Amino acid sequence: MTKDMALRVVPRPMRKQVEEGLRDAIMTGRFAPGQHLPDRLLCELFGASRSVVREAVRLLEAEGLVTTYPNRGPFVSFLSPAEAEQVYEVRGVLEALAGEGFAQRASAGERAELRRVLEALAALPPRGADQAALLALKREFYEVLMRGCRNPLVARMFETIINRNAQLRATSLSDPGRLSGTVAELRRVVEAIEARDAAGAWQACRDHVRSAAEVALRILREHERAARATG
Amino acid sequence: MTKDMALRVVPRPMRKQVEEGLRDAIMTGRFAPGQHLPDRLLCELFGASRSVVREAVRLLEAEGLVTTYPNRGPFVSFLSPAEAEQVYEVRGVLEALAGEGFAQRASAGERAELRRVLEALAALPPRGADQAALLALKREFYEVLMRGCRNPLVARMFETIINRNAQLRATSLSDPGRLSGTVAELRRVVEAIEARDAAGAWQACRDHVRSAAEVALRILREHERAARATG
DNA sequence: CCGCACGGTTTGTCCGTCAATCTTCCGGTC
DNA sequence: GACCGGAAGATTGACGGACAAACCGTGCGG
Repeated sequence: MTKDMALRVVPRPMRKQVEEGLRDAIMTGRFAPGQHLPDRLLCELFGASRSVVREAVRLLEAEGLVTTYPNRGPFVSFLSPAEAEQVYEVRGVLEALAGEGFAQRASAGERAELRRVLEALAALPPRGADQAALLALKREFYEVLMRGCRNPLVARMFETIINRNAQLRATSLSDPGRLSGTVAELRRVVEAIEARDAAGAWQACRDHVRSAAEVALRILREHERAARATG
Repeated sequence: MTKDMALRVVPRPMRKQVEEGLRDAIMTGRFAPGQHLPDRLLCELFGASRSVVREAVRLLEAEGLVTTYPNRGPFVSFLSPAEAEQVYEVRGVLEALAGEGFAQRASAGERAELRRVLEALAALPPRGADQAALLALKREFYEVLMRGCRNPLVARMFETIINRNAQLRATSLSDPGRLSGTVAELRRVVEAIEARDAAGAWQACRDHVRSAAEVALRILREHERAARATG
């Protein structure tokens, strides 16, 4: 039992803190895409030494959030519409795989939990819902789904994939009227799962990602056009 | 013009060399799963400083080839049968996605190239074929497939996934008589692609991975049982 | 207006240091 | 002889300085 205590007392090495801080800063947009991330800046920002910062950057690079150009250093990755489309394609199959696995392998308790989160989502006010609450619930939904599919590798890859388009997700969620569509799509997922219909769950998940992608890409392309017109 | 020379003479930073060397050493089995990788060892082995080695290890950690335990350092990841199964599940959907995309988007030249590699595979002697040649051809097949599917993200994720089970692949390829099955499965992939049948290519890819997984997992479980009985 | 040299900045790499922690082994105790 | 505990050695995690090479912006000169 002291072991548990100790694990909590020294929960995370400095490196992890920098990793998480940097990841968070990029995903929330505090560091804009294309922005240069010199060592010095990160050292001061996190109060860490260069070695630690560089190791953290290397990890984020492997996750795709950061791109390093030789002799120029690390930059926040820029997500072009084409790349965003690729992200959604991959996310679609990963999510479908998770849905399929969940339908086959999740426990009755986990199925009930998924239903509970879905109903919480459905209970949100149709428009102008609290963005933070909505995001938290969607996160929870996926958390349950990924836990119940009994495939930690899928869960891990899904997490890194979703980090890459966290910014896009925010914009697609902000689309008024999107919530009801989301809930309807996820309801189909949950119903297929409760019917233990693996193929149905697969299809429902893929359809959900497809329509999320459509909304996000439409908005992204509009922004792109606006930016080009202004610039 | 000297610039071009210089760019080729010093193409890659030391860090990349260590990354690749370490990745290669793990994938070819020169570093066995479960083996401890102390900094000092890697420093001597690659003639690099600790900072460089640690950055490289961090990247391999993100790829899943290395696992770091707190205060114990990096170890070569061990792939349990359950984890191997997960790897194959993910590989299946990634490969299927690539096959689907290839059928839809590859150029005529790329389709011809895929056919060419397939016929080279089919021309190998049915048994006792040169392992190295076989592996090279399979690599080339996937290289063409991933290039032609027009989704670099899938290509990248597929590469890291396949690195994780490189050892297993060697064992599954060594199975006598497996080659003819492999060729037959890949032929179905190529034929679906040439017919521009995206759904068929998807299914053919997934089937191929499924049977590769069956062979590999059967062998892996036998090894596992033998190891337990001996140990 | 173009090109070129210059200086500041940043990267890529190496090295030494140091506390905290883990492993091992040794010796004492029951 | 088995077991417990602590000292010794090794390793990690983290810090900071150092330095050559590469890059960038600036300003000078043609």
